[in-house]
Amino acid sequence: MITDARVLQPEFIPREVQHRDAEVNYLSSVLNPITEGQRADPALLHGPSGVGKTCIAQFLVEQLREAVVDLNYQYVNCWEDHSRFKTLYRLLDGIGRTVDVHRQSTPKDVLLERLRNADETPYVVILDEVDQLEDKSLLYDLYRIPHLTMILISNDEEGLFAAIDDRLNSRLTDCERIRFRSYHEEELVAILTDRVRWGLAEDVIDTRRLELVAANAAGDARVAIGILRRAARKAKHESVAEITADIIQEETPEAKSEIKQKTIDRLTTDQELLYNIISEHGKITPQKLYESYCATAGDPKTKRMVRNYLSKLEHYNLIRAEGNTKARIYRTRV
DNA sequence: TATCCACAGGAAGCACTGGCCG
DNA sequence: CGGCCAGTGCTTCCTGTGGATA
Repeated sequence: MITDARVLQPEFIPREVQHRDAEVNYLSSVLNPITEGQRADPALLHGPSGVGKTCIAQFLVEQLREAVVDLNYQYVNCWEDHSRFKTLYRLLDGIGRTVDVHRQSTPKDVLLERLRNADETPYVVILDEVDQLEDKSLLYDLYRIPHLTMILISNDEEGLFAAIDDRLNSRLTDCERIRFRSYHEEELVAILTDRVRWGLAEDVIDTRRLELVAANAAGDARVAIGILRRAARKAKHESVAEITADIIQEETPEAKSEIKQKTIDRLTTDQELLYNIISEHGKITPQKLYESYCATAGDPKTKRMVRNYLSKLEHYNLIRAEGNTKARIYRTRV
């Protein structure tokens, strides 16, 4: 049934990046100066999740690395490295310059200096989930490093630019913004067809069923691939010769919650607790939520900190916050 | 309409942690 | 070892906002 499990993993970068020709070509042309040893303008990829932003950025950087001999590259996920220090540290790590970075010998922004003075080798940097970066002025500082090219990735463009001050905003006007829309159903089918060809035995699933998978995924390729993977495993496990519509329907909610779970796994204990309270209630007022949180948490944090947690949850589409002031209600995302 | 107050989110500063150095 | 110091998570203090109430 499954001949190559790798192609069913969401991280797999397909040889042909399908149905993103316009975006691929555009980003490719933005990055083109690098092939001549020049820096490229920063690029901002934005759009909903599961539409290939990270995938395509990595795909194109890989291509660059094949074409350009002398090219440094680093991928940073700003959810994980959200402080200025950690992001800078990761960037130095990418060019092997962290060995002698010690706390005491690093007064303010020695890290940045070091990055600036590293060498002239072009350095391409992907900053994923850049909206999670606390100190956005780091982007301004990075922009001023001559040999460094930034590829920024964000779910929502508005939120990002609201957080960036004018100084940086004016710089980023020559930033190339590339919007990624959701996949159409036919596009998802085409993507799935490729994965099926590479990864599954023949006649396991027909186009009509793939259309069902695509419809259930609602434009999100990660969900589509997740459904396919789970369905294939299930069919294999039950020794059924093909993936039926029933299996697909059964595995759709499973695949969706699997992806949601991946986000939840990245939360801290307190954040997860808050998320669970909101899920249980469906919708809840800030007051009730905080009471309930204090009753359950071993070491409850202050309201202010809880608000920080909640905005993080909201940002990650796990919850929704309605209303701005007194009448605010938190509810789960459907 | 005026007043009240729950709430959001910025700013500053505090406490803790863990390397480093004399 | 003890003092020092940067990074980080957190609290404290604060201002502005808008729905609720008299």
